[in-house]
Amino acid sequence: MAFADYYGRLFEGVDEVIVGELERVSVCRSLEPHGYLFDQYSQARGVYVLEQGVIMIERSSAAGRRQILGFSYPGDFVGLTHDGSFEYSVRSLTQALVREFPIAVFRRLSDASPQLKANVNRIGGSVLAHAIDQVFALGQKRAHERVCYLLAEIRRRGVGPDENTVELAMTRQDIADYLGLTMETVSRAMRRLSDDGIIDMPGPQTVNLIEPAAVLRLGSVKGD
Amino acid sequence: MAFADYYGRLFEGVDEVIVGELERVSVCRSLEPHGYLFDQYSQARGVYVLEQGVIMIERSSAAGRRQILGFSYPGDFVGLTHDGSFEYSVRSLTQALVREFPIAVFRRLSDASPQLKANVNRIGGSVLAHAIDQVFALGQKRAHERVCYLLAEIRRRGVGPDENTVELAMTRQDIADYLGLTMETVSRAMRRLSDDGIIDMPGPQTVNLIEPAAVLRLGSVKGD
DNA sequence: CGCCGTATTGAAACACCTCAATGCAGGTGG
DNA sequence: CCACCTGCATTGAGGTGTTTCAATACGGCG
Repeated sequence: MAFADYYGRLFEGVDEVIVGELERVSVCRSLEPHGYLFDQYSQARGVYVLEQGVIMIERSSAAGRRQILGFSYPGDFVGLTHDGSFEYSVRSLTQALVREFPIAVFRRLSDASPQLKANVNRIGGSVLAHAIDQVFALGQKRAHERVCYLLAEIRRRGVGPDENTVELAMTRQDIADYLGLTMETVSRAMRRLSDDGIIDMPGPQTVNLIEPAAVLRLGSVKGD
Repeated sequence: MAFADYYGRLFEGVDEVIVGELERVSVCRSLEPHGYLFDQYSQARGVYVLEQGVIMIERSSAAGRRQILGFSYPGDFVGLTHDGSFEYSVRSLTQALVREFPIAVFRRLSDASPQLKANVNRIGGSVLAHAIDQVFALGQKRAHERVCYLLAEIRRRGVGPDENTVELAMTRQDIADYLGLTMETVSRAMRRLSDDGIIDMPGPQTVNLIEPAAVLRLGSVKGD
């Protein structure tokens, strides 16, 4: 069943009746590049699963500074919120398609399905794990190491033709706002990695990992 | 009932029978200053509630770099883990007392008590919110702003004799490892805030917020 | 008193940022 | 089809904030 396949992480092991009902009440929304799925001041209307495209989760401050919290790829669940209001915005990098599940129905069904609730919690746990990784990267790593952290992360997501080719859907500015740098520093850091023979860049959006082990080592945010 | 009072955030609204059983199987552990409650390579044996003292959550890398992820005060729940193994260590700053709940019993009872499970999820949500705040602070803020972020955070916790007096249980090095700075930079940033008349430091561990509004503004990691 | 860990302060080095110029590719209009 | 514009990426030069290394001060405790 294509639907459940697609939303495997969210619907894994969930009763088909529940999944069917969610499918029925869901709507598909299309997003233009740079369009908002929702913003950080709004109340949660639904939860979402990304079907196509790449989106980013970001938080902006009154001072106009922007921190990107993560990038999401097809199959990812977004819109996790605890108090019902988002503390971040979600915008699309590319043309994108998302499936929206009304929050009330989703809550009701996840109360009815322990498995669905467990899946949501599992996803919440991985979101937290990711945030902690990012804290470590921003707190302890130099520019070129942070770039490797991002490259390793995207590689792990398995987008791109093979496991050592990374396609960057985002601009240098987006990368900079994710890693707490400026886009010039990101550009120079990538140049440096390229000069060192660790990566190769046939174009600005494509990175070949020549020495994947070095990328993983430089980007590592774990204890071992 | 003192027990439930103390663990209000975790046991709020939870059936007394459940709370009683948890109390019965719990053990109290004492921690020396700088002692480990558990480390990032261990399997989760239990979940914990801090009774006395101040502890820190930290992650260390193979390269010997340390990132502090947060500080916890009495009443805080720690040991949240998702896959059963910790990705961080918890150490005590001061002499401390924690109550340990064996993980198996805790899991069984939280399966039995939707309210307890909801409380754990709520705490998990606030942990995530905190991590996101820290990402923003590390990615977008200068040294003196990051210090204000920490001061505002501790102030909000309400430790200290009055709301504008902040007692720092941690050393400058701990603060530095929390904010992604060096201890010298922390020291200079605090000096600058003091020179600007925003704070006053009668001693290294005590900070009076002369202009709390300025501290909050400089340390703000939210959109408004 | 003298030791030791912590905190502060200073000077110099360095990483990153800022500002500015150039290059490059895609899209539009002449 | 080419000229031109526009947005993004790169590169350079100079400035700034943070780090590094080193010296000094402070405070608790033997």
